[in-house]
Amino acid sequence: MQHSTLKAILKKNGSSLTRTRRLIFDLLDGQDPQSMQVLISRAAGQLDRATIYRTIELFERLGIVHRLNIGWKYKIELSDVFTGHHHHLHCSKCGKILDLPSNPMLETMIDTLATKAEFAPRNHILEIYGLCPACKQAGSK
Amino acid sequence: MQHSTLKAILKKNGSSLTRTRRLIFDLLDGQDPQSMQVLISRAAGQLDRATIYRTIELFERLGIVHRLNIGWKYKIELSDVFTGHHHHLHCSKCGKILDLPSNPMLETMIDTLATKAEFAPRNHILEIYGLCPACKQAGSK
DNA sequence: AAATTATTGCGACAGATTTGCAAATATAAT
DNA sequence: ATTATATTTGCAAATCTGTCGCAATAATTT
Repeated sequence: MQHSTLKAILKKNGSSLTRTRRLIFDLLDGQDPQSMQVLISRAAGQLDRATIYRTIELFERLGIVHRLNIGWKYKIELSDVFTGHHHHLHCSKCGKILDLPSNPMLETMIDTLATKAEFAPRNHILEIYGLCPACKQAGSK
Repeated sequence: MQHSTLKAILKKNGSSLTRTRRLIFDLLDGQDPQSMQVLISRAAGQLDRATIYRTIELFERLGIVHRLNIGWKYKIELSDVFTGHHHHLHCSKCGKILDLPSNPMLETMIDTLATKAEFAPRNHILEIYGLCPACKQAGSK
């Protein structure tokens, strides 16, 4: 959907938008965060494992995607540039991951706190764990 | 330093404070978050790899430590019980990880936002990326 | 002290990620 | 468009991480 932005980021860093890269981008675009295994199997027959790892590494380095940690695994999602800044709500029961849109006041407070600690904040990740609406309901019977 | 607390937690769960467990606890106590590789090499000759994995898994299950995700790796740190609730400031330049003590107002705001989204928050992780005081200085010459 | 239970070490192993290198593809230069 | 140059990809092999079964040790209970 946003191939022009993608292409621009790549070009700015001396890389180009190849068939491979477009394909991997498309596997991520509009989807929930994806595990490597899923990416690898979705691209089976078209792309090699190593290529996928290398591409994700490149994408991460250029800020196109970032790794979302889940327990001691991780999944890949497009970065804020493509999705808008947001946080995640992880349901401890059903495992679903919901988006929590960013809130200006919260962002400000986080930056303020970091700045007070003499730190120069650039970005941050906030992951909240608990029960999603559905599981919360189910639990309170 | 807090071996009695450690022992109490273990005992409550039907486990005991063995030499092995004390050693691993001491490798974590008062240190920055540690990677498994570091723990393994620090304990080289004294403990087997598998034992360290098993012990960390036990510690995590009992809430003695937790995994701190960093990119697609993770590090281990003692849990809030031993360190107090806090967040992390990751320096993108030197890689150092600093603690940011928890702030009641921030915690409240996070919980409120999650609750407004119909979610039942239980706990959360906030990781802030940017430049640490030293690197910030160095950069602004 | 003997019996029972929990813990640890030692391979061996499965899966995940990385690497070197040659082939293929893309980009730049003529 | 064709050649030269640099980048990207696939393939196979190597490495790294984390896990497992099982026998040996250590701890706890009787």
